[in-house]
Amino acid sequence: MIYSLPGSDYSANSLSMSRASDTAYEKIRRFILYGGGHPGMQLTEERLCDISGVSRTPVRDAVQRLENEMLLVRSASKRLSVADWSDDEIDEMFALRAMLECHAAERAAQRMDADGLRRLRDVNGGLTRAVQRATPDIATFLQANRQFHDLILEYAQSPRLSKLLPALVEQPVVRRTAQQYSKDDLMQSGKDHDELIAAFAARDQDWAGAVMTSHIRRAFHSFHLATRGSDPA
Amino acid sequence: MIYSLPGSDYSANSLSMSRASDTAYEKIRRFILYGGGHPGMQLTEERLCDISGVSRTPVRDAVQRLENEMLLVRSASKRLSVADWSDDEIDEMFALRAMLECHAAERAAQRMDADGLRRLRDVNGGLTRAVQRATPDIATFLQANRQFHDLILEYAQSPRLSKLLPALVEQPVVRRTAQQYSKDDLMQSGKDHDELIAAFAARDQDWAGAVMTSHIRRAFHSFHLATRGSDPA
DNA sequence: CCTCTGTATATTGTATACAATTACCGTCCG
DNA sequence: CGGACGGTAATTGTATACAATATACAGAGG
Repeated sequence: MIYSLPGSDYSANSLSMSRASDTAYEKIRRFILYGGGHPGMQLTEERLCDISGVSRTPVRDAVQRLENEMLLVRSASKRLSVADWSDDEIDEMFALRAMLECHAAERAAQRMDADGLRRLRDVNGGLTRAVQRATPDIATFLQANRQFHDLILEYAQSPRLSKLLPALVEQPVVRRTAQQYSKDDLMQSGKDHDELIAAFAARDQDWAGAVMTSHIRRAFHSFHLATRGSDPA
Repeated sequence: MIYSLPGSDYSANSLSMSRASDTAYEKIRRFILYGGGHPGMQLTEERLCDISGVSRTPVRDAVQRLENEMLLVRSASKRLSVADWSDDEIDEMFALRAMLECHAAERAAQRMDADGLRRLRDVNGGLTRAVQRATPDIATFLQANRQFHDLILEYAQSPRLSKLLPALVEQPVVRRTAQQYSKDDLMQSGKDHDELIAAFAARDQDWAGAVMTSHIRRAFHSFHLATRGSDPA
C-alpha cells in the first residue's frame, strides 16, 4: 500500500487569506501544484488574474514570491512559465534541504526547553495515531509532519533559516510522489521524530543533526526508488 | 594596516539599470548600506520613492527583493525599517554561507573544465596583483573576489544555489567591517583561491569543499576579532 | 490621573490606465 | 524559396488614484 511523502509544505500559512496578494499566491500555487498547470506551461499575468480573481498588482507580488520558490520561472523576455525541474535540480533540492534541516535541528537542540519537548511530543503523537489507523489518515499525517518541522524551525531561532528553508520544501516533488510511501515508511517518520525528540531532550546537537540528515536522506532515496526505480547511491 | 573583507557582493548585477524597479533596488540598497540608512530606521514607501526617484509600484518590487535579502524588515503592522542584525544572526549568516559555498565548491569540482580553470586563474591573478601593490587596490580586489566566487557558482550549475547564496553574501557585514582586513589576510584569500583551483584541477570535491569552508570560516573569525575583539571559537 | 474610545491622519494595499517592450506574422526583396 | 524587414497585437512595466488598514492623538468617562 502506498501513501505520501514525509517532508512537505511547511511554508504555506493556510490562514490569513485576507490580503489579495496572499489569495493570489495560494491560488496560483494550488493551480501549479494541483490544478491545470503543467511544467513549461506559459502563463500571462492576465491569466493569473483570472486564476486568482484579483488584479495584476497583487498577482505580481505573488509571482515574485513564486519565482523565489522557483515554482515559476521567467524567460529572458520576462515571460512566465511553470517551472520544469530536472532530476538534478530535485536531487539538489534534497541535498540542500538535508543540510539546512540538519543545521536547524542542531540549533534547536541547543535551544530546546521543556515546553518545546512537550509540544513536539504532542504533535508527533497525533502523527503516529494518524498513521496507525486501519487506513492511514494522510492529510493529518502531513499536517502534523509540517507542524513538527515548523516547531524545530521555531526553536532554531534563526530568521534566516526560516526564510530559506520553506523555499526548499516546495511541492513539485510532492506532486510527483503523492501516495508514494508505504505505511512502514510513514511509521519510520514517526520513529525518526521520536529519536529527534530524544536528541533534543539530551541537548545533543550532533545526534539531532544526524537523525535529521538521515530523515531527509531516507526520503530522498525513497523518492528515487518510487519515481525512477533506482537508488541514487 | 587594515583593508576590506574577502567575501562580498556576488549578487548585485551592477549593470542593466534599465528597469525602474532595478534602479530602485540599487538606490535603496545603496542608501541602506552606504547612505543615510541606519539599522532600525523606519522607511515609508513614499520615502523610498524619494530616494529612488520612481513611483511606488517599482519601489514595492524592490522592497520585496530587499526583504528577501533581509536588508529590510517588516513589522507586524507592515511597516518597513532597515534591518538590525544581531550578532547571532551575523554568525548564523556566516555558518549558512560556509555550508552553501562548500556545497557549491564540491559541485563545481565535479563539473570543472579546462576553460573554467583558465578563467579562475585569470581572475585570481588579477586579485593577487591588486593586493600586491604598494597600497592594495581594494576595489579591484573586491571585484575579482566576487568574480571568482561567481565563477564557482556558475560551475556548480545549481539554479537553486544561485538563488540562495547571493542572499547570504549581503553587505551589512561588509559595512561593519570595511577596511578591516590586513594585507596578509588579503594575500591569504588569494592563496585559498589558488588551492581551490588546485582542488578543482584534481577534481577532488572533498578537498575543494574543505578549502572553501576554511576560506569562509577564517573570514568569520577575522570578523569576530575585528568587530568584537574576541574569537567565537 | 489613567484608560478607553472615537476620529483624524498616515501608511500600506489594490485596481486601472497608460507606456514600453517583445513576440507574432505577413510581406518584400534577394 | 528563404531570410530580413516592418507593422500590429500581445505582454510586461510604470504611474497614479482610490480603498483598506493601522497609528496617533484628543477628549470623555471612570
